[in-house]
Amino acid sequence: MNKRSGLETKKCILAASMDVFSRKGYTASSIREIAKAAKISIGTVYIYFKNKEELYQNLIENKKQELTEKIGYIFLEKKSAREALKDFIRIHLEYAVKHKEFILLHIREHGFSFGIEKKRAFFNQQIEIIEKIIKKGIDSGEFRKSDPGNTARIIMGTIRGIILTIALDNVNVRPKELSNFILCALLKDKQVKNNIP
Amino acid sequence: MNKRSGLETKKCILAASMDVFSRKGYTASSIREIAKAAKISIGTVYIYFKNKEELYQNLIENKKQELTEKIGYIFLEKKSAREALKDFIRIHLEYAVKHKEFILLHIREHGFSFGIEKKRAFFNQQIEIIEKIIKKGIDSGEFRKSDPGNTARIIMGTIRGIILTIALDNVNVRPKELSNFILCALLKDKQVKNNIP
Amino acid sequence: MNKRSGLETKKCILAASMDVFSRKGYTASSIREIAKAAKISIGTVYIYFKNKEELYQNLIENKKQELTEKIGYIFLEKKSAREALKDFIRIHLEYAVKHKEFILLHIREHGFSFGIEKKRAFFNQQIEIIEKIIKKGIDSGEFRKSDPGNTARIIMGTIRGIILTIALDNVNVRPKELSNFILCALLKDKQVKNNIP
Amino acid sequence: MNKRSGLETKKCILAASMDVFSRKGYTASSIREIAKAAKISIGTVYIYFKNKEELYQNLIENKKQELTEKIGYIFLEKKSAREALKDFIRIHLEYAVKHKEFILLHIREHGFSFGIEKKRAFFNQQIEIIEKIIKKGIDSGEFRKSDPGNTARIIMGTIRGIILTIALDNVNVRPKELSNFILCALLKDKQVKNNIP
DNA sequence: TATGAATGAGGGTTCATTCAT
DNA sequence: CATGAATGAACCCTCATTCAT
Repeated sequence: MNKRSGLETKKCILAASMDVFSRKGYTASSIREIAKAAKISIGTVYIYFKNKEELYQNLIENKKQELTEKIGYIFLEKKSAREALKDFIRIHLEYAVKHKEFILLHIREHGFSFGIEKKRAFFNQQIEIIEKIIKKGIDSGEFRKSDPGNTARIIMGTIRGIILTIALDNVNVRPKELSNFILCALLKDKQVKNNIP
Repeated sequence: MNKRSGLETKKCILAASMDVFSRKGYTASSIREIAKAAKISIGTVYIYFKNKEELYQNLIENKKQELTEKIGYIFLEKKSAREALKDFIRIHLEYAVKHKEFILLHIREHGFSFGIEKKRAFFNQQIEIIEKIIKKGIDSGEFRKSDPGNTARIIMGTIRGIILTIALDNVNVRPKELSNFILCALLKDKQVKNNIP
Repeated sequence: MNKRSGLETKKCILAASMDVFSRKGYTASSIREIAKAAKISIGTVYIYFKNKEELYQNLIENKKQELTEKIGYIFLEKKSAREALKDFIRIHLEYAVKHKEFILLHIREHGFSFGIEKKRAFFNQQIEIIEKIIKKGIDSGEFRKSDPGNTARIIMGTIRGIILTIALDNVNVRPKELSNFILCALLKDKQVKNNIP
Repeated sequence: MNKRSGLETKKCILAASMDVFSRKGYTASSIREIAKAAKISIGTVYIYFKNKEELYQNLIENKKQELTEKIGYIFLEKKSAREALKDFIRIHLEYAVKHKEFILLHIREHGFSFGIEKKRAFFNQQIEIIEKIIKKGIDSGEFRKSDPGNTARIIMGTIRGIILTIALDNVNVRPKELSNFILCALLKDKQVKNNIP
């Protein structure tokens, strides 16, 4: 019966459950296993979280906020659309590399009964950010004309796919490579650095 | 207790399990539910499949073959790289629309203990096909110069992401839109039809 | 895995659960123990009963019907109120002796969240039967005048109390003794056989 | 963390546990809930009571003493058997109305593994008191001749049943009604006030 | 081939109890 | 005295799997 502060134990549970959940998925993870990974007893988990679902939700919410904040801060002051898009892509990819576990969990349990609406909302919000960047680029003459909504959805899809590749297959894709590819498709003049290394 | 031929019953189980598995994922699906959906008894499932895992594997294998065959047939005789790529994208997207269920299942259980190697192999094989197309395009002067391996991985990632979007969020992305976007990034001269509707 | 008919197993579970429930009460009884007493596995219990509560309810319902039927049949054709009351008391007491277990269970879990309304209804129905008998007795001049409702409630209470005594303390009270006592209180002329043995 | 005297806290726990126990029964009541009702922490309960069982026993003992004392005081100096019996009935019924909770608890957990002997002893002691009253009544010529042991048991059973009715069904039975009924059965001459209101 | 009764390990969750603070 | 974090056994229930019919 190690006496620790409540907060410490809670963090410990969250870390352990992130590990277990993302390896096995929600249903296949057991509270028993999470408790073991956190080196506490089963009962203790239930002191900090009402039940399995709440533990899971808590986990998701925590991580999502982290990313949302990062994205939010950086954009408004950017000068060119091109630079903004580059940053957007970089942040998402860096986050994915850093939080492979979470990404896996997030994708895997998308479509899971609870919390799906929130997930979709997050995704749509990201698309809107891209849309704004594209509009700005078209207005400033940097980008070719195109339907910003459609294009934004395709770009977000692309980012999602690359993140999936990173998380699932442990392949490293550098942000610059992806930026170059996408900018190739967007820029009026092909003044991108050639993406041959 | 409808008398059917063995094959019929087996197909019936496979169809039912596709339905249940893709709605709930592997772990959360129960043999009881699958049997009910197939309108047979639990015991009968075990006549045709050794256990739950084998049933699942069988399902995956079935569907994967379908796609592989479609992709395989069409390529070799294509003329331009541009057309080949368009077809490749179209076939994947059409397949995704038609088999949302399977896609979901596939992604969800990626990383699931068994069968992961096969999944990765399939994916890499698709990347190789794209790589060949890109090389051909560069050689023929259609495409800009780039590292074919990297670019192929990015394109496959993009396709994967769009498929994910289609399957998860029920959004419709037309193959032509995606082709245009990708070709924009690849073609030497921006001679793509503008992707504004 | 003894193969029996479903009905047999169900009866076996009901018998075992009657035993366990009435010894320990609802909450303190565990499905494990009931299964053990019935010499079957835990899972089997859940084939026949949706859950613990349903098993309990089923038990109660079964036994109550038995008694209700016995009481119902015998009354209408009776001649004197005195004989009717004697029979009523005898049937209740005989039933109590035979089903001590059930009586215990019934009383113990009275006030338990579920099923209370049904229990009260049964009880009130019994009171009404006594009331009718008393009215008949007063009309025919057998019984002294009194408020039939009040008296019926007291008599039913008395029966209940004696049954409780039988069930809880394993004391034998012969129906004739109780009848004599009650008739003493009801009859106009003290023409009861003296209740000294 | 209100500072109170130890005694105060103990009383508070007893009151809370009476409330909870009699609503839910022994097994279904949790220390957590009792602590909450007493507005103290779980640990504190264990300062005053060794464990759940001891808390329960303590409660029972407390209440039983109250009643025993009341019964004890009043009897010896009574004049007629008739008055004595009336008082006995009145005191029991008044006590029942006042302590429905306790009655419920007492009945419900009768047969519970521990404490049953004490309960039976109390009951038998009450029967003995009635027996003495009846003997006195027969000797003095007030009561008809009967077997005092049997009759006492029946009367005690009757009282118990009425108390049960009061506690379980929230029905009000006035002591006088019950006294009248019982005296009707006992008195030589039917010189009881007619129990029609 | 098809059934469905039977099994028991393992899931989520609760709860009496302990003890360092 | 009082707290509340920690424990783990035991609860109800589900499920993959087996097998006599």
